[in-house]
Amino acid sequence: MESEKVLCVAEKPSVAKEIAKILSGNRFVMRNSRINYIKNYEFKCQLNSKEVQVIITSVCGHINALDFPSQYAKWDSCSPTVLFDAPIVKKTIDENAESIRENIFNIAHSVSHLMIWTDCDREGEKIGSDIADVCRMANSDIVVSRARFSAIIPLQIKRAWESSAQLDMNQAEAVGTRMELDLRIGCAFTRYQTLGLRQIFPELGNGILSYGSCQFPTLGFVVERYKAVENFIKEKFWKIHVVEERDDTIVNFNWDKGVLYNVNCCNAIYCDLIMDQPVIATVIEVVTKETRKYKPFPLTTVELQKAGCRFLHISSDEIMKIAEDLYNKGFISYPRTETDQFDHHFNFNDLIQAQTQDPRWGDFASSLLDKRITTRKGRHNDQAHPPIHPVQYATGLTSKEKTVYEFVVRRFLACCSDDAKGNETTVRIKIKEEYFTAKGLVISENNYLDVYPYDRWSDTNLPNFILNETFTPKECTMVEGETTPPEYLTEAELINIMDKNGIGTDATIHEHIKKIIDREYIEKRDQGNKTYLVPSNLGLAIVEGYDSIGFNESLTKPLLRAKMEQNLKEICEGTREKNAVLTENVNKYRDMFLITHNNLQLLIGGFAKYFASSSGTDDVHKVFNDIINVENPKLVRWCRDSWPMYLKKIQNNWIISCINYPNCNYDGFFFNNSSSIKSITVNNEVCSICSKNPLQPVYCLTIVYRTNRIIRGCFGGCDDNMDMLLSRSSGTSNKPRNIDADSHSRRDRGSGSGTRGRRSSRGDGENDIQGTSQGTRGSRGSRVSKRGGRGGRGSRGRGNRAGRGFTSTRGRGRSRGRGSNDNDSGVYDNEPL
DNA sequence: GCAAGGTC
Repeated sequence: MESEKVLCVAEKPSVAKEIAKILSGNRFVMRNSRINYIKNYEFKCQLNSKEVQVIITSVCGHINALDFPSQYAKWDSCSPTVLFDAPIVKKTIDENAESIRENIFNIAHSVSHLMIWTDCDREGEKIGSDIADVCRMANSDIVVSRARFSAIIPLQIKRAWESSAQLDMNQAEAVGTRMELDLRIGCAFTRYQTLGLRQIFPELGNGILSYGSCQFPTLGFVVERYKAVENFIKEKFWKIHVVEERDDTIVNFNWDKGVLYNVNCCNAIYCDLIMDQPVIATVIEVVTKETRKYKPFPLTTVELQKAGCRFLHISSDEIMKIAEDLYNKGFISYPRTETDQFDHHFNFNDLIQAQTQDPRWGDFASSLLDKRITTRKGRHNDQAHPPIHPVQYATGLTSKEKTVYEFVVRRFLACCSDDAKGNETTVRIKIKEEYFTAKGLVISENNYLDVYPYDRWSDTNLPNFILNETFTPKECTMVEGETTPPEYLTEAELINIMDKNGIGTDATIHEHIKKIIDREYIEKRDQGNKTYLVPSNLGLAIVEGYDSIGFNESLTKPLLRAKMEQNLKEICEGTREKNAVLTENVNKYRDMFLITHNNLQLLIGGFAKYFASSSGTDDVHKVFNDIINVENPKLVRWCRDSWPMYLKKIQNNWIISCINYPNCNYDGFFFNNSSSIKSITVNNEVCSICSKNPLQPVYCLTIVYRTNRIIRGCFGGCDDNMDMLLSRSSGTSNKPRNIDADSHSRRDRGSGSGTRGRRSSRGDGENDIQGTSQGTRGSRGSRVSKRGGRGGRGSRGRGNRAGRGFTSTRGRGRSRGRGSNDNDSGVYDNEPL
């Protein structure tokens, strides 16, 4: 009997390989897939005391992404407001992902068990659930389980193999929610501000003015610091400074009171001190204690990026590219990790041994061999990857690769070393009732500092002072000073702030910074030997413009994103449902969008400070009104030969499709702006506009917009009025095309399968369809039969449902809330989703 | 042409 087959799928090729090595004991057959970096590893292995055949492969991150259907692709195809409610389609990311998907799909046919080995985080759970979907499509009986591991080491992997559990669908749903919200909000605001502001301010050229829930707070941080510097008001202060010279060494004593901002107050104290000459200082305390400079924590991605900017003078974006190259060449471990603690079983010795051959740090590495290695333990563990460390000795590197590799090695060796140690002496003196302190440091053991030159710790000489001795200081002066402004933000600081505020992830922080540089929101400025980030005029205009609107929760501050993250966490914890979070957030951001539009003069005002406007106030409103009031129905396709049509509402969109071809998803009219539509009425009676063809069933459509504008048109009878209706949908000619029935049905078959599978589950509670039925059911039914349809049963079914589509939805709107099946509410199962 | 999140 053939043994059971298990398919294991990891999130990335490197993990698939490691797991294969561990579970097979390095005895596997490696087969290529169509993508050169995706391999399939095959071997036999015991699972629950039974021998099974194992195939381990991987995806390469996400395989699916969300997007709007193609009819929304053009930026002026609809109002940006529509994007808050528009349908969303799931698509494979690109051709590579398609091949990866095929690889899994093909294997899944012949296996009985799928084990998910994606990273054990939120994104991993989503990727895993997408993998499971692919496999279930190939093999509906496949048993799916989830391996959970906290490090890719034999103990963990073997335990995960023997005790796999279930996917956490809450986490997968949370990621799906994030994806949808980012898409809707990002695209809506980006289109709106780009299309509008570029028209008003020609200097902006053709660049994109993007909005993103991460990029805006990132810009906000840069602007905030910039303003703190620019608006800084210097303040004078005064202090008393005592200097002593002894054994050719100058000793500065700092006043315990620090500084005073009141000159009279400081002067009074000072006058009292120097009233009796000579000034006598008494040593009241001489303490020497051991101190240490702690060695660094194990290296995370964020720390690597910060160090790259600070010590290596390489941008975070570039340093990640270099780190990924080093990883792909097998020189360093996985560079995207949040973990700052090494596992108990981590094998330090072999890795240190590998570095002993280097002329720069080899001797230091040798000195660590055979020592008991202890490292500092940070508070982060992503349960997937160890801290970044060298995995083998590297040669043949480019100049920048060398720099980064050297940093990784030195950091690793520093972690394995001991803290630097020294003795710190504190001398405290008293003059009358005022106290002053001086400190000195003598380093006794450099330890990690010998291999880690990025940290500085130096001796400060302090000559001998004896307790209770008195002396007359060389100087005792009152010194005036003034406060100095903070410095502009450095990239390292920005990374730190983003990390602390939860903006982006370790793997994306550098992308957000690069994005706002590419968008010309911020720029780099060299000053001295440092590089700072400062906002451009465009960046300042955006932040000032949006901030002047005065939202309750600022678009340019991190709190908004943090709240969304909190909602996602609640989905993960099972305390909230995906749909509730989606609805709440979509409504919230839609409100913010509309507040922006209603306060346009404030947004424009922010820009007008920096850019010349080409438009007057009225023009500004017209430009933006034109952008969001795209009210006219949009023609997607019109299949004239497939009358009659039916009307349905999906999510927030009106669809008119042909009854004869229920799989005709896109052949019909698509009113993708229902947020501006108050009602749509279909009367299948003689059209009052044309009255041309009373013998044909004619469907008269009346669209009432929220602005009370009414458009009427008819179809099924008079092309003239249809043309009129359609030609208003855009500036171009939208003359309906004739499509013959045969080619039409072929296309239907092609498009049907790919667009099924998702049910609308969110009604909007409105009751917009006010259809009437006047003896049309029979005629529609007979038409369907005459046209062929799909036979008697099918035509009857469709006829009835079409009738409901037109006629029976009165009063049903509210029942189409979450959880209801669209088939029960007059909507076909051929959703365009 | 738009987001942010995976990864090569």
